[in-house]
Amino acid sequence: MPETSLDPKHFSALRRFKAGIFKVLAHPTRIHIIETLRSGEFSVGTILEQVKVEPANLSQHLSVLRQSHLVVTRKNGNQVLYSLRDPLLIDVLDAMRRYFQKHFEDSIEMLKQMEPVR
Amino acid sequence: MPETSLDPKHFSALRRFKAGIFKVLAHPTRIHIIETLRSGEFSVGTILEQVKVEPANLSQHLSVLRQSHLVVTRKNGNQVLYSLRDPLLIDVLDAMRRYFQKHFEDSIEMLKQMEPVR
DNA sequence: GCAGTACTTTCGTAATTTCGAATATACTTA
DNA sequence: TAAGTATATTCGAAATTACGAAAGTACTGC
Repeated sequence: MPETSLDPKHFSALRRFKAGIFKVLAHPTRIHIIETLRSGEFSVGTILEQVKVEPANLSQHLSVLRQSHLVVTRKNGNQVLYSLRDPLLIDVLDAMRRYFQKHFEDSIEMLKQMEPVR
Repeated sequence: MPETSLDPKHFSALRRFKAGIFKVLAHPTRIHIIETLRSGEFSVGTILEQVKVEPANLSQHLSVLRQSHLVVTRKNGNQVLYSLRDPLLIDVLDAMRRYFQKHFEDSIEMLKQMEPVR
C-alpha cells in the first residue's frame, strides 16, 4: 500500500523512479519496440522485422525493457513472445505524441540540432 | 504543416525526437524542476529553494530544459523567471504517475536495484 | 546425440552525461 | 564606476550507455 507520509526522502525516491522509466523510454529503438508491441504479442524474430537492428542489439534493448517491467515475456517452444505489460504505458506515449504534435515546428528545429541518423 | 508522407525515415525522425524529450525528462532533478513549475512561474533562486542542488548544477539542468523548449524564460530585472512552455507536458507526467501508481510494488523493486541516493 | 534455429549474454571500446569548481555575464544600487 | 546579487558557461574527471563481435543457452527435429 502506498505510503501516505510526507517524508521528502520518499518524493526523491519517486522522482528517481520516474526518471528511471523515462530513461528506459529515452531511446529510439526502444520506442520502436514499444510501438510495435502496441498491436499485440510478438516473437523477437517478428519484432526484428519491424525494428531493423542487429539481433544482439535488439536483445539488449529488450533486456532493458524487461528489467524495468515495461514488457513481459512468455516462452512458446523455440521462441520468446513479448508484450506490453500494461496499456497505461501507451497513455504515456500518446500524451507525448500530443505534446509533440502541438510543437511540430520546434521538433524540426530540435531534430536539426540532434546528430544525423546513425 | 505536418508531413503526410509514409517515408520510414520520417518515423525514425519522430522516434528520435520522442526519445530526445524522454531523455530530457530522464533525470530526477529535472523532474523536480518541472514539478515545481507546475504551480507557476518562478525565479532560479526560488526554484533553488525547492530543488536543493548546487546553483551551477541547477543552471545546467535549466539549460537542458531550455534547449528542448520544455520551459520558457523571461527576464525580470535582476532575475530570470522560468515557466513550463505547455501544460501538455503535465499530461505526460500525469500519465506516468498513473502508470507508476498502478505498479507501486515493482517500483519499490526497481528502486532497490537502482543506485542509492547520491 | 547432433545440427539448426531462436534468442541472450559478455566483452571491449567509443560516445555521452553528470557534477563541482572556477570563471564569466547581466543587472542593480550606492 | 565599483561592489553586490543573480544566473550562466566552461572545464575536467568519473560514471553510464550504446554498439558490434563473439560466445553462450535453450529448444526442436532428425
